[in-house]
Amino acid sequence: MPVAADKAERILAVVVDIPAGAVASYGQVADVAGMPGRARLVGRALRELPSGSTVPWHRVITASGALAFPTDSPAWRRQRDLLADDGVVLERGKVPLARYRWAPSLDELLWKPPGLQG
DNA sequence: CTGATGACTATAG
DNA sequence: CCTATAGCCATCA
Repeated sequence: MPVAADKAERILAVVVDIPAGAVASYGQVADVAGMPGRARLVGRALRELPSGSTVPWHRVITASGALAFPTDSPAWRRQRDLLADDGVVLERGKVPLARYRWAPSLDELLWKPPGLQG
């Protein structure tokens, strides 16, 4: 059984907002999606993405800046390549968060919830 | 209900 | 940098 549809929908909605050239941690995505503490749920939702998806899953990494896959594994290389396409380059195996960490604007944060009228 | 699992995270040594 | 520990919580057997 996959991640509940409504939760996956909110998680992916946040991931789609991450612009090229920026990265966000699983925990940060969970936070913005209104599910603090659900970092693992974010990983699960991304794992269930179909191969043809346009969701920029590669812009989501761990809090330390490392990719969530084993170093040099096929998945790890693919993510690194996709990041390179975005202009994000790894240094010593990790993404320099100081430079690429996503900083969503207040507007972006409020634009999300369709039901929660400020 | 109980126990295991995992694209996580924070803290300590 | 590394390992160990302890939280975390939806999902699954």
